[in-house]
Amino acid sequence: MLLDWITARLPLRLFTEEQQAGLRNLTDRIQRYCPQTGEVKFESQAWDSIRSDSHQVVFRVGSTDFWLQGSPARAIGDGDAVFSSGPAAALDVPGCVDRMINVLFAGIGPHLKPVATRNAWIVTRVDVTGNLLLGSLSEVRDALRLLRNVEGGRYKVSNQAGDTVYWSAKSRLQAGKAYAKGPHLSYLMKKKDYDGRRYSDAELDQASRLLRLELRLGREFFLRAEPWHTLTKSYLVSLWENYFGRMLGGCEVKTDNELLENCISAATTPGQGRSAYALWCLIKSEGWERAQNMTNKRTWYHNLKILRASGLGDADFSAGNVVHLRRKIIEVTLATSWADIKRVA
DNA sequence: CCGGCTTCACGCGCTTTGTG
DNA sequence: CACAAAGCGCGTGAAGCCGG
Repeated sequence: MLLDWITARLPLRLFTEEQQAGLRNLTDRIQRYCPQTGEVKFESQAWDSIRSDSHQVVFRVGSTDFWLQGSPARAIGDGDAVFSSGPAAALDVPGCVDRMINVLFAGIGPHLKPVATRNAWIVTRVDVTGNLLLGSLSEVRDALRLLRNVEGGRYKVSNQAGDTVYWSAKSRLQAGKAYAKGPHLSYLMKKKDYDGRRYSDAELDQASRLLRLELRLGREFFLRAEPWHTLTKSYLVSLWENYFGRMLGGCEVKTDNELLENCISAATTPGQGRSAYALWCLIKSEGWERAQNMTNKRTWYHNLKILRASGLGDADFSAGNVVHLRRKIIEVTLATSWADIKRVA
């Protein structure tokens, strides 16, 4: 598990006058790029954001606070955002904040670094992320397909970089997200302006078996919780497990002994009905994606049509997956490093 | 010959990529 | 930036293949 994102702010009054002026200077320079150069500058509520030289930590100067945010993983070690290392991998929030502050002010000017202690910063968002290692990309996709149908999932599916499932995306308290890490990495690396760590082909291949589960703790969470710098690793882990445990639980196996007969009567001939039922068994044992991959395309659709005509709906297909995936998920421990993957492989 | 499976060609809706 | 072209997964009908 690792910390994937942190947002923190520090009241501007904790900077010296000179530092405040310097920071505002930075935003002024950026404002020139704005076509509407009216007289309203940083007085307005709109914040200017500037990317630090490193592109690892981003900051902005608001009217009352200085904000910083970014992925601690990318500011630590070799920038590995899959597993990370150091404080990000240790779920050490204060350590990550320290690190991000150092990286940021090294980039924009050490003289701008506030003298205020680290704990004076106010953390408003932390992403806790786990990597679940499954058998293959197909299984990862199946897991996503399943999670999408989980009870209470007010989900929205995005197709931008492989499938992503969101829960309560707009919540200020906590929200969840699941996606396949492999396609996401390839997508990132293909982008022209990608300047992060380069992942090897072997790593990309291994990452394709990872199901990424992200828990975002938002502003509201930190208002209610203990002071952010006292959050322990075990507490963060338990939050994550509670949140996603609920998702991974609540699935129910459904068996239908009459299905075979339904298939036979739904098909034009008994033989087709039987083979449609055989396909259902295959889906149950191998999962949707694998079953599809190992079946001829036309046969697949043909038998699927019979299965649907026999009363099976999409939810049932997902339920068919459940048996398989739940077993897998329990079997498989969290992967915490590249070495973990190799060991299992 | 029959029944089931496979091959082929294509339409649709959507996203990505290329180009002026 | 707009628009076209290409790619991709889903899904279908029709015709051919092949073992019993």
